[in-house]
Amino acid sequence: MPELPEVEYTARQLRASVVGATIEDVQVFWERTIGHPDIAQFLTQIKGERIEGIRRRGKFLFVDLSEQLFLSIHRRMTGNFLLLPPGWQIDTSTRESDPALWLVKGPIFYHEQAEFPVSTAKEKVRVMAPIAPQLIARSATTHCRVCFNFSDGRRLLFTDPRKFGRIELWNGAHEQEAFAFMGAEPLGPQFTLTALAEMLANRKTNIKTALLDQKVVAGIGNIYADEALFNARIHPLRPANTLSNAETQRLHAGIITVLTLGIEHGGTSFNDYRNLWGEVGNNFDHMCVYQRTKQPCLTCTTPIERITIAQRSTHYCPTCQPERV
DNA sequence: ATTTAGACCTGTCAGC
DNA sequence: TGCTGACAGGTCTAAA
Repeated sequence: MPELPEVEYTARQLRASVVGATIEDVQVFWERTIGHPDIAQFLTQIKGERIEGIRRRGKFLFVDLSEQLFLSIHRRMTGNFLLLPPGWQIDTSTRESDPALWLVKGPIFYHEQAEFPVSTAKEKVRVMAPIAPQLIARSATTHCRVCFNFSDGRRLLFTDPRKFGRIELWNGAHEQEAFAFMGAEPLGPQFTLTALAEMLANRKTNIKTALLDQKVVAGIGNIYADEALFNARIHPLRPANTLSNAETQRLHAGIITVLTLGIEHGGTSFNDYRNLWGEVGNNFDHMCVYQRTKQPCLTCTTPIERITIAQRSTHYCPTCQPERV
């Protein structure tokens, strides 16, 4: 789910809240979320580690730990972090009474001082928090795959309904080789007009597919690719190596614009994305084409069209983004 | 050498 | 109400 703006927003929140915290222990409720090393080593090595810093690279989130260890996290489609204040307990009775439910839905968290535990017919229990109660809903508490328990009583939950997200623990020597392949950071100094032009020059695939390739530019996903192409007035099926200088220039500026605005608006939540406090981002209200099929273009009122490119839904305005050069 | 289904997963919503 | 199919912020791998 999250693309660069959502990962960046989360990174900033984590930087402001968990740097300096000590990880007392970690609970893993879906083992495949841990990509490296194996569970036993992961649990042993991370115990007692102190969080030294938070970084982002593309859609990856890095958590620097003591002893030259670091966590590499990719949230894929539905991964989120949620920081719980002290006092939250895990309902272990759920696990004992119904292991299948435990594995599918994840553990349930509750707070002893909660004023209004809410039960529903479908779910066993929905527990609302005394703090930000409306924000801590089912998806946040019942799809927990990994729980980091800090020594100060706070818990950092990694929630992920679709279980695609991955958390890996490596030592410092691994980082350079593992991420050397990644493209330029679109909001960093290496992302120059020349750099973008060079990356596109030898790509004969369409520009939408090229933008989704993390080796071209790191951090762009389906939402911001569509929005950047609309911003640059370029048809998504245009071969990447046929863009004119003017078009490349517009695309370069468009990428920076839509990503920057995405961060300023707190990320795009059309479904699952939540920030560290469980709040939605506002950027969905600023979409020009993404998920606006058949709605009028904000520039020219032509209905937005939806096509499939590289098995991803693609949205564009046929008038503002003409197919011919 | 590229392009493209399929896999990994669960949830929601429209339509019948 | 219940079933089915389409679709959802991603990326890897195997087959065409």
